[in-house]
Amino acid sequence: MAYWLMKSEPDTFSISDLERLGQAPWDGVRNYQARNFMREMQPGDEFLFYHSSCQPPGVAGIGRVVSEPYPDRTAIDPDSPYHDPKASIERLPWTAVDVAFQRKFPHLLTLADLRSLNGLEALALLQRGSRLSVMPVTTQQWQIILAAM
DNA sequence: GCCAACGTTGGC
DNA sequence: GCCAACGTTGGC
Repeated sequence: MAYWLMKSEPDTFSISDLERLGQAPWDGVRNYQARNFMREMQPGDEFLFYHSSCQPPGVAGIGRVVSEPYPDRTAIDPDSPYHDPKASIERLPWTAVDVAFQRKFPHLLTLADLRSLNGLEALALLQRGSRLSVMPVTTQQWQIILAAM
């Protein structure tokens, strides 16, 4: 089983939305590096649900991958905000997974909190200029983060 | 294949 | 709203 971190803007889709729905597709990823990580995901993997572009940004809880990676059909939906004009039924370049709610943290573990922890220096999230929205988290990093809650 | 221009991300 | 950093596009 692997660990991940996935970013979402809470105005668009938050940990509370996932809690309410129980399960939802994680789609709309339009970055090749992030997509390639999604293609490595397997059912049972867990991820840190990170709220971005909000005040303050931070990890809001934990979700679980519950499907194999599959083609993201929002790419061929002209009404979707994630529509990709270069995608077609024959050629679906993007990947989604289904995710389930696991738990919400009692309080947000903020980006500032994460920066203050030792042992997370290699986490892509904390790299200067990093914009990656899906990234792997090592077992060690995972344990450090959960221990800080 | 290079690289300038442009668009996006996301913290602040 | 600003802007640094990065990814993508497209002319050459």
